[in-house]
Amino acid sequence: MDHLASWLLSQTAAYAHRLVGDGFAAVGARGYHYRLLASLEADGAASQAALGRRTGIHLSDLVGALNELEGAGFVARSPDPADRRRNVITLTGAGAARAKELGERVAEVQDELLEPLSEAEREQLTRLLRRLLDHHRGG
Amino acid sequence: MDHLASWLLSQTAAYAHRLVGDGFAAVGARGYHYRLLASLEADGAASQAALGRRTGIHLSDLVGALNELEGAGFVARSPDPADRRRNVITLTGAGAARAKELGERVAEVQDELLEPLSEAEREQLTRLLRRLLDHHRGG
DNA sequence: GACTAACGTTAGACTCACTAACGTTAGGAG
DNA sequence: CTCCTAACGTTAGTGAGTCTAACGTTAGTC
Repeated sequence: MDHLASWLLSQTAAYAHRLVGDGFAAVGARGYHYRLLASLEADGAASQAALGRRTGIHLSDLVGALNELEGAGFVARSPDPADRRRNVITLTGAGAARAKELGERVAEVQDELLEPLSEAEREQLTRLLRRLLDHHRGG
Repeated sequence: MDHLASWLLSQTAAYAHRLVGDGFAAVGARGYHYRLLASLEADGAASQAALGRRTGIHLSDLVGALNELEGAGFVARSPDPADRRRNVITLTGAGAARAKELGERVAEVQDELLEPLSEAEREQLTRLLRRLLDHHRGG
């Protein structure tokens, strides 16, 4: 089965996933926290529903993750005056610092993961993966 | 965060994982079953400990997965006369058929996943992933 | 004003992965 | 032979990530 690309992909991803997960656990975070903070930092405040669409996190899981982030003071939940169904999620100062911290950790892990590849090969890999992702997201 | 390769990797893998998982669920299987049957078919019978090393599945999880496979008649568990600590896990005829069935399903999913890539690009991707995996397994 | 859709929330299920502990068996050191 | 260590299989429990189903509230539409 070693010739199957999906096997390789899942094995490699499993390894990366473990590395990242360990890195997050060491600072008391998890994947959802990083995804949410990074999305807020990159694309700004949003309602929970919009955040879910941006990050691919289920709305039902967002509730708990945001509770944790809110409890730690990394995000603020405030009702949207323009639409009372919505909560607006905002990144706090501490949240921005946390996002930076977690981002650096991810970058470290990535350096370790991609260590055997040259710069050109890393770009090649990134390009191929992006093609796959764009195709299955847009089409 | 979209520029991080590990992000792309995990997103792509998550998509592939979902596709494969759905395919397996449709026939009442799951990832562990496929991994075990495929390993038995490719490299022959083995003790549970050896199977765990070959597939990367935890010994504690192997027990349950093998119970299911044994209950379905896909593998046989017999004590090793040469070492009474060991169980020898053997693939049955039905198990070989099941392995083939699941393998075909994985191949279908892979075709769908890699659809936007040319043959040369698929090989490129496979080669890069294999490099990563070999590096982190061997070193 | 009734219907439909979106939003946030809660509860529950499942897969995959890991840790801890335990009894049994093999094999080597003394 | 005995003691010690290591490997093996098993059970129980934890946690992350993903998903479904249901419910009450609010917006917007016919």
